[in-house]
Amino acid sequence: MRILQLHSNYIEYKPIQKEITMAEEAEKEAKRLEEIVVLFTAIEEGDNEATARKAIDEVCAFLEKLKVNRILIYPYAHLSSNLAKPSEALKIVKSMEAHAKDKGIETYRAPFGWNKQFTISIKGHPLAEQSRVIQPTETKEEKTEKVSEALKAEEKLESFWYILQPDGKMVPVEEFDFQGHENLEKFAKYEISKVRASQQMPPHVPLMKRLEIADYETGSDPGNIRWYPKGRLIKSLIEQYVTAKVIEYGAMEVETPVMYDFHHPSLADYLNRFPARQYILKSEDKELFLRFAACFGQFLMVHDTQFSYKNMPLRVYELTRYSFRREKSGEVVGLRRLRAFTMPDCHAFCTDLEQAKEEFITRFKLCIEVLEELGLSREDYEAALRFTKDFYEENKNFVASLAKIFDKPVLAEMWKEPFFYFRLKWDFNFVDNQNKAAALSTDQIDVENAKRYDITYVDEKGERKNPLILHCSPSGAIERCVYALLEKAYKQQQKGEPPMLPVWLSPTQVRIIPMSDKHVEHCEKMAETLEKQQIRVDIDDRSLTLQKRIREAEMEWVPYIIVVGEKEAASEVLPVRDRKARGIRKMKLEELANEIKKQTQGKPFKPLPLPKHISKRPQFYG
RNA sequence: GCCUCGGUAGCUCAGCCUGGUAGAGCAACGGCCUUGUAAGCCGUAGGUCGCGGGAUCAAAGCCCGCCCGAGGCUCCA
Repeated sequence: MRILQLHSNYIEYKPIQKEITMAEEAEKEAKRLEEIVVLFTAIEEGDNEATARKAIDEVCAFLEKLKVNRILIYPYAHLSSNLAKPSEALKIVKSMEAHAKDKGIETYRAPFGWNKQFTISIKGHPLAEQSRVIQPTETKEEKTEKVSEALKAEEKLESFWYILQPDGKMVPVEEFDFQGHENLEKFAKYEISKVRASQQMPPHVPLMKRLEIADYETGSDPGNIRWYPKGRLIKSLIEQYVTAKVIEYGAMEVETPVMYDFHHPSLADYLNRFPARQYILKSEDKELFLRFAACFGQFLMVHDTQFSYKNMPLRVYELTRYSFRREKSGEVVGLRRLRAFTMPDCHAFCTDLEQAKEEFITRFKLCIEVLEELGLSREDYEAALRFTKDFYEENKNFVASLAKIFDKPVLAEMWKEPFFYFRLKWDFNFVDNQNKAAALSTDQIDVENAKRYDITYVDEKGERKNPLILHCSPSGAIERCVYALLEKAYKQQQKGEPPMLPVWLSPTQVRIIPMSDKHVEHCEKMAETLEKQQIRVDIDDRSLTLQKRIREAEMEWVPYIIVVGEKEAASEVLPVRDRKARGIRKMKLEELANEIKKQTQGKPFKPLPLPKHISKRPQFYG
């Protein structure tokens, strides 16, 4: 946008005739305005709402200096050879006018699209005549500037697709017989041909709301989620569980900052190798970005760490709450893809490829175990192996051994060129009810970053060397685990099975329903017995009908429900409504406790995050 | 980011085409009922119709812009 700004004693103008068909309606009458700043304005290609505001803001600052509060916006095409389309230009001129009026400036506007006659008298002082050029919003420029090199590379990336069988055979994907491997077929199609069959909303979204697990937070940015008490409990338990597993495997847990200097030399370089869009933050003169993984913090830490081959593999772990990736708005969805998420991130620094491979296998098995105990078995997800052609040629047996451990055919993606900082990567992918795939666990062999971050270890001969770095998320994003569990439950429901979460993740494990007020006290005693054994129990003491309370417990996916009346008060044997077994089983309270303990063994425990008596609970949703 | 559809009570949605005093069910609250394994009955309260602008005597409804969500496209280390 170009503006010729003139502080005038007066201007007189008169519309003569329309110049273009879409000119505004106007009276062919002369108009005179006095003591005014006239803005001869040309709207250029690329100008927008924001440009209009910026222009007025600049003018406004100037008006304050001149102690004038009256302007005339006068469309004047002759200032530019790069004009915007008239329709666009008129819109922008109008929004300038609106914005100026908002700011309390007495604003006039000459009609757009007319041939006009004018006479003007300009004041003589030094600031009376000025010319302005307002660039279309800088955000747009930044965007184009800061798309990382890796994102650009990815656009050119060419992949070759195979199915790697457990026996080590690589079959081009189009020749593979997918019978009995329908999920893998869906996954392969998703990855390769980008088929999108779905018409519906992802089932986990209504579920996460109805079960009071999580919800959108419109007060934040898309993909930043709010977690209700039940959801927070589930998420927290998974976080604790994964962390415990990684520590058991031998990693050292650390904590690092969530934001980093955009212009730090190592980081800037890494950003360019990592295809993610960042949240950028300005603070005084510094430009910061929010981390999208724990890599930076851990690398910067290990850079300053003294270690030798004797300490290796050196394993460092952090649960990032949060990692941020500014995914494109159209792809942020439910808990599947977020802009802020919690990701366990574990790096292993290895001396050489042999050690790296061994470590890789250990972690591969660890990841299968983690998902399994989380409630996702190998039938629930598919594996992909991705590597460069060179790496595969040199390490065929090793690559095949991974498929053998997985014991199911695996999708293989091969690149001729090393586009990324890794040479080998695998990921486990959950295929959901829309036939969309989402990566959970992943691990990769990084051959570049040790050098970039100047990370060295001392070898047997006392020489400094760069290690190989393995990057692993043993479960993938925790939110995504919840998504996978909900989608899996929905699948079960479609098959006619009762949908539910694993018992150790169920917010309420046992619900006790008193027949009437008389039985509440007895229920409380029962609840105490169970609580002492670290079982989450609540009591539905509301004065609703029994049937209604059972219905609600079932809709909450409570695994065990006990109704307590006269008979139960008198007997040790209780009728326990077992969700999974879909029926009432007679057992003693102790037997039930033992059964639950068995199912939750080795898993973290947290107490009920809500009032024990349901009559005291608020309703977060619905 | 682009295209399409949507946003009305805490929730799920009707009303919008064809402008004229804002509706239902569920939930909440009050009361009755004190229950035998998936929805008991009566009543009360609850709404800037996503936000902003425009045309109109008059807008939830028509027009424009924006925000949010979903589906598709694209993309996913």
